[in-house]
Amino acid sequence: MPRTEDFDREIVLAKARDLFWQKGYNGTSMRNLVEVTGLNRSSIYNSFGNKKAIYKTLLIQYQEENEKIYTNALVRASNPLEGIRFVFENFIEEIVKDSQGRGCFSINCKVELSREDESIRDYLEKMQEHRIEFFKGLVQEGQDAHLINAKQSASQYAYFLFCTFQGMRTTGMFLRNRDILLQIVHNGLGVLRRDS
Amino acid sequence: MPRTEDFDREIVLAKARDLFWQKGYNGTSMRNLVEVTGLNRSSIYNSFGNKKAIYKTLLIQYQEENEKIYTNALVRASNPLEGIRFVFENFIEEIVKDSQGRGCFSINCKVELSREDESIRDYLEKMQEHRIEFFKGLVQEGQDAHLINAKQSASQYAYFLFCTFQGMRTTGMFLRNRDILLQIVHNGLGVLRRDS
DNA sequence: TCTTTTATGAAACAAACATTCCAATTATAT
DNA sequence: ATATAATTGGAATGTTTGTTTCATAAAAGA
Repeated sequence: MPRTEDFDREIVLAKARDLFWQKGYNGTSMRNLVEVTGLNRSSIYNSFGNKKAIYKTLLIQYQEENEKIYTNALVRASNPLEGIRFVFENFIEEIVKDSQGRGCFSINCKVELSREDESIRDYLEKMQEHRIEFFKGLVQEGQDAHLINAKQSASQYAYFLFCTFQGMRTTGMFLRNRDILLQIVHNGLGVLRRDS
Repeated sequence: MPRTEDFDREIVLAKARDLFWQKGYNGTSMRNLVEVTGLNRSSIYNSFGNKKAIYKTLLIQYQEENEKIYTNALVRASNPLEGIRFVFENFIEEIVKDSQGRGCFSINCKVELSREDESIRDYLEKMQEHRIEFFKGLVQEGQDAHLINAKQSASQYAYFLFCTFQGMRTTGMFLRNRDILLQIVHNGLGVLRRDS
């Protein structure tokens, strides 16, 4: 019975995401959103809620897509250590492709909003812990298989890997040379290598 | 002859910096600035310029203070490798002290404004290169003294160190456990250690 | 003390902001 | 074809935005 939405949700959300990504949350106005999506104000509010709600939708969507990048990298890998390397190499490609230096959507969100918006901080804090757990699992597997040394706990190595990841994403806003980034990863992963 | 300013510049700037640090550039209004400094709007404009000008003043001031943290760490060090460690340990203390998770003022600036403000991007890009050069110099000295291995160029190690630094600052917004951070640094610096 | 020069206070500015309202429209299911 | 229920367009909401204006106050040198 009802009238249906007159636009492609996916396309609209992608345009909104690119806009927020470029200008940040506070730098983006509803007017900008109207212009870039081609939707009317009412349609936006009706279909996606207010500005914060749209942004949160996009943040969650971004995290879920990133989750896939993480897990897809593992499918191709023949062991946990290689899996970790593939994950990092995937993100290097993200950085190299990002010719405008927009960085990581969720790090941008963390930096801009986590201090002032408790719900966003809680969400991102959980995601950070989740990512660290992800690395921890891989390191643990690698240690069990004697591919990764056991000088430090899997947990501690996971912190180190996550830190390297966020560092590359942030540094990568101004530094998008693939070879340099690959060497950084090589150095980071060298820490895990088994004793020879 | 003229009437003099009725306030302490340093105190006013410190208050403005804390405000921008907490709320970000776009999250801060002139009204907020008036409230927190206790100055009148006209006094702010008259003495410090417009919003962007104030922010840029604070950014430059922040960078200069950070520069001192870098160089002061070296004074106490007996060799370049120890110098690098001291620099990182100093920043760990900054992170641990930062109980509200405000992060690094200049990384916050980079993430929020570098895409939209060309002059800020240029400035921060130069600063990033400057910091990398700083590390490069230390690594080179360390390699010359055979305290740091020569598996990779000083320049490449400098990128790695800078990346670790930015990673710790970003990760540290949610992770302020000194021991974990010290281990991260230990792992990072382990990459440089001479071959045994 | 008087003049000069600057800082200050309060009000005013237009523009931009996020959000809401309601009438008009339109797609679907009966 | 018609009734239903949601989407849409456009105007209007009242705040808040950054910045300017100008008259007043006050400090310092003569």
